[in-house]
Amino acid sequence: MTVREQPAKEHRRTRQRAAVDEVLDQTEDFISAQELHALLRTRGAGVGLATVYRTLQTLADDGRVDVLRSDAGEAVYRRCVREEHHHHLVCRSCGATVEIAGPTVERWAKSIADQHGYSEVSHTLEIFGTCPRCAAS
Amino acid sequence: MTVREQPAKEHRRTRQRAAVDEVLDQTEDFISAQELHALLRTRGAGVGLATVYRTLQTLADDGRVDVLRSDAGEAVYRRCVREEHHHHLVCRSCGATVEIAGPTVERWAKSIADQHGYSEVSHTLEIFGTCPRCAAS
DNA sequence: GCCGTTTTGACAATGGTTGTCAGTCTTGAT
DNA sequence: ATCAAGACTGACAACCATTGTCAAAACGGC
Repeated sequence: MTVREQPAKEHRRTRQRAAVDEVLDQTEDFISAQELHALLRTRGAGVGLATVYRTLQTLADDGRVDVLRSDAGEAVYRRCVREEHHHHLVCRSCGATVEIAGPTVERWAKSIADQHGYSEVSHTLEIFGTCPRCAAS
Repeated sequence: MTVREQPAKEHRRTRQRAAVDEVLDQTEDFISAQELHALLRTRGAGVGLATVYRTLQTLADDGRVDVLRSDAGEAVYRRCVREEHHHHLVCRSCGATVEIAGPTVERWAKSIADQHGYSEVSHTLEIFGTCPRCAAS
């Protein structure tokens, strides 16, 4: 999770964006642009791949979705539930995600940066593990 | 930074690996495989691109270099100074890096994971900011 | 020096992501 | 409702980092 600022700009409402939005609403975990595209295709709501990418990018720029990189370096997206800055606890196996608010870490990161004279600080933090369900099987 | 464990296996010493090693020794900041390859080429020590990738991957597997993803999703590598798990404070502008050891965060991450029943926990954490030098200019 | 293995390198192939550009749709104004 | 301006879309090409392939070369132990 990278801290972001920026207000949000206006965008036109289109069938494609609505479709992407809907999928995001119905999806608990992180999803890649490719997966989202494939999903839309199976649902019959055909949306161009390029459009999916553009839409997700726009949403990310506006801070309406979280973006993070999978271990494979693929970008994955997810509707941002909390408005404030937060982090994720992600299951390595099934992808189940828990959003985490970490005042502790925020402060820690800030103080570390201050110590070294770094300004305009942001940070990324993700925790990976095996969730209870996957651990059981 | 992802937590890693694993012992290290033996590998053969070759001219190419020595060359990659040398560059890593002389490089303070993170460098991508492509950059490293180009650098070797200009130095005359030609090493195949595929070899550079394989070498870096091996080093990473053995825990001898740190790997992280740039915002662009490109993998960047750096000789690992500390042996234990640590994080980085990276200058957004010039790439200058400070290695950070964070017992605080380690504990915090562990406890959060425990709370949600997640096991085999690892985590990634990078702090980005503008370093004093870049902020001055 | 010899031999089984590992490693290399040139190149093809993969795959996610972005660029292009003509055609389409949304919006605010009339 | 109608219209013009320009934002948005889609099909496809282009990019580019990374990985796969496989014959040739290098390494290390004997």
